[in-house]
Amino acid sequence: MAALAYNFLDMTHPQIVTEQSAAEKSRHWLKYLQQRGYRLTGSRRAVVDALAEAERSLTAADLYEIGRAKHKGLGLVSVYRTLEKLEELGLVQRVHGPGGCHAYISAQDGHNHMLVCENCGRVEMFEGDDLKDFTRGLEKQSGFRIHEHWLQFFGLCADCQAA
Amino acid sequence: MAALAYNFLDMTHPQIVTEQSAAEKSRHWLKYLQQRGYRLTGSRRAVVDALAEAERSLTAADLYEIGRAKHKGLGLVSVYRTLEKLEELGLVQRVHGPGGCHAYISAQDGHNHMLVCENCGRVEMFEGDDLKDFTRGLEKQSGFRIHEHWLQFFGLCADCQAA
DNA sequence: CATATAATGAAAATGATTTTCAATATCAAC
DNA sequence: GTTGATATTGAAAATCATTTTCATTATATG
Repeated sequence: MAALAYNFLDMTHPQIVTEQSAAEKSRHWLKYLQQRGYRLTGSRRAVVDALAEAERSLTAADLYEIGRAKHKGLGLVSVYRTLEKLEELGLVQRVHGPGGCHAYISAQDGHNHMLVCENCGRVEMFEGDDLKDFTRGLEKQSGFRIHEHWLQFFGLCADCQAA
Repeated sequence: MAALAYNFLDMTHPQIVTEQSAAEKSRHWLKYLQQRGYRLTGSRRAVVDALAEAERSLTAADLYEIGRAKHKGLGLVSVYRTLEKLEELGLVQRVHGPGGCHAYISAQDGHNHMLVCENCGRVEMFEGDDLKDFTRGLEKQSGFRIHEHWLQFFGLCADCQAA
């Protein structure tokens, strides 16, 4: 999962945002979990590591499989419980798409839009908040109070086009 | 469900798109189903009518309940089967959101973005395709071939803010 | 109106997720 | 270090949305 920055009105000068390494990410997440009063266990570490290392979005079943290689006794229930906590802390986010809504990916700081490969689950993240004015206009027209928005693009990544 | 039109770069002159009446919509959908070789039955009519009349997005369970008032013997299975066909014909679309991905709403012609009330499920549809250039730029940067995008806003409609 | 077959509802099956529960592991206090 | 309160565990059962199976019924066409 790479991360790019875009300017909504100017696509000519994109900025690549460098990301934490998987090891840094994992360490940070575990520390954060502990700070919140959660205990660090083998099961939790296995799931956190699997997610931090992931280059693509993963389902609970994917994480169960990958996590079991790291911690033999891992149960699927612990995968769900860890995902729940990581999501609550804003460290991972669910990836919704036409092909399903059961995958998770590590969240970038701030608000992110996603470009999702429908074949392999690879996710590119984009930062930006250029929809603010648009959102305000929409609120005025509709009478809604808007809390959140999703801007997502779906397609095939370069690798999956080639394959 | 109302429908508005917007211009991505100019939110000052929105255009309200008038929608079909529920009766027109239902008649049109049933005719379309029949043209495609599907038979018209009481169960099918009940589900189609319920969806055509809906002011908000509905789940299969909602449709089962509403449909049963119209056709006593309606089974939940027929709700799913009818949704499947309507979706295949592009007459209804699934509404995905932070609160779940199990609701359906009648689709407008063409490509639509949605503004969804997280409390009551009310959906406002917006037309527009001003993301074309943006999409092209994104493809160039990422190497992806983009097939589809979602632009969705979530919040509370005027009624639910008041309540 | 006969008839081929699409569509039906009920029940069972499936797949993802959650709950329950007794056993175990973590971490803070000693 | 040992202890002890309790957070966390995995397994099994429960739940929820959805799909499949199947014998029966209804539709539309000839």
